[in-house]
Amino acid sequence: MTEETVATIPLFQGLDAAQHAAVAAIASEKTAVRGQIVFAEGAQAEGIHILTEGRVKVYKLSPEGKEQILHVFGPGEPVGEVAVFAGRKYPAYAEALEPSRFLYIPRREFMALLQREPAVALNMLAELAHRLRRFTNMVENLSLREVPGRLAAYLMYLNERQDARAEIQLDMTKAQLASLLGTIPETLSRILARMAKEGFIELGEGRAIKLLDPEGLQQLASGESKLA
Amino acid sequence: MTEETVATIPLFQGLDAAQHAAVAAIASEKTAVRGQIVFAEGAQAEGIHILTEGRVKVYKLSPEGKEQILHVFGPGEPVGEVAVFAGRKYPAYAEALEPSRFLYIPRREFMALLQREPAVALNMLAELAHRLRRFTNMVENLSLREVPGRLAAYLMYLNERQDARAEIQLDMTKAQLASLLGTIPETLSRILARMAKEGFIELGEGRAIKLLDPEGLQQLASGESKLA
DNA sequence: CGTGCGCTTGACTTTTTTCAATAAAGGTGG
DNA sequence: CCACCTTTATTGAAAAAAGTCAAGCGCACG
Repeated sequence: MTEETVATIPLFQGLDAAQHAAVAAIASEKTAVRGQIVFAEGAQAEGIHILTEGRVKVYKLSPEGKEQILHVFGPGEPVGEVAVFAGRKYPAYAEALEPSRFLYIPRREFMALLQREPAVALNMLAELAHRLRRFTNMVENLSLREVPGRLAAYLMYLNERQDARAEIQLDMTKAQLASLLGTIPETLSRILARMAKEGFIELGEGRAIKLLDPEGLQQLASGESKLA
Repeated sequence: MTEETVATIPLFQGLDAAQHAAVAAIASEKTAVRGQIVFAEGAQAEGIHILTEGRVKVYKLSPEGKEQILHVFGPGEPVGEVAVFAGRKYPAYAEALEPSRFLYIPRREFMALLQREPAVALNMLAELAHRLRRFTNMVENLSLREVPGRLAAYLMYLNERQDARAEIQLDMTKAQLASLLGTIPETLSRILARMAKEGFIELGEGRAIKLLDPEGLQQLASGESKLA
């Protein structure tokens, strides 16, 4: 694996070129086609995957087949490290949503790296802390907000990362969004329709959504008001 | 703070006596009475708390006042470290359920310690990974299981940690258990009654619950069967 | 000795899911 | 380039799950 690729990964920030090269030396490359399972829940974790290209969804499945997406990962993010640090088994499924590339580092080598390079360990701690924060929000959403509130919060979240324009593009299918929000496509569809009727949003072509009333959405998200 | 106390904390396993003494030197002691807020959501995190005695609940609050308990911490566990590693603000409330004692280490010193002692960093990574796993389960429970399934899973969990006897003691009020399971006391009460009527459990005095049919509960938890 | 908390139960409402039908969109192979 | 077939999305009607509101009991603690 090339040293330049390693240098672009947030986890390895704070290392110099020689250290990047050392990482490159223990890493191999892995690819996945669209739809491919990168790892399955319960499987033994032999190493860590760092996504360099593409997108990967990590999700749980219920016995009845309902899916809950835990997170959609993008380039630069490590996937499935939890299993490396605790328990050894993957806690969920990971599937490539697009053709993807990974940097793969065997468990042993990665642990040694962490021990040798405090900067990497600290970066990893920051990453896990971030993820914990996200899960905290997810639990809050699932338990304390109804679906309209969750959706409003998600739209506001998209609004702040895609820049200030009021037109948003969903980066996944509505079924996937439903799964991320802990509901089903039918319910999501109905609530989008209600939001549109109430003037909060306008549904555009395909995955476009125009936010007509960000303040109103914010109130929905924070529970200050409810959808009629 | 005494060195012996430090030595008992899982986070500091793998250090020798001198290193334990060094930790003790930068740590101070903090106490909280029952009901005291240890930190509030949104407050700035200046250091890390490690619980040495007592119990602390960490929870989110909805605008309407509904509470979702994220976790109940016991002795030896670090609390609120997420805020030290990312974001700087506490993501939730922490309240002492009993008179409690903490080891408190200021942010700066703790970060330096992590950098200097890879063993501590690795222990912390393991701790965060564990916590991530728990949250994964929590999200799964909230999204993919109904309340009877969540309750059954929780009872089975208690069954395996309190030893093999079939009589379980809840270590919290039923209202708190409801909050932990993402529901309300009324619903919990009804479902316990249904489980008793169906012969899965027997409700004893106070917080005692006898598990009459662990296999049946296991099936409820895994979605293989449903409560009548 | 009373006040309050913890817990339970009933009746009712709201939210979400389930099931079913349909329509539009998109990719693939002929 | 088009026909076909799968995926994606929407909508209605009915059912199920959980929450709200209200009332009541018993026990502990001040």
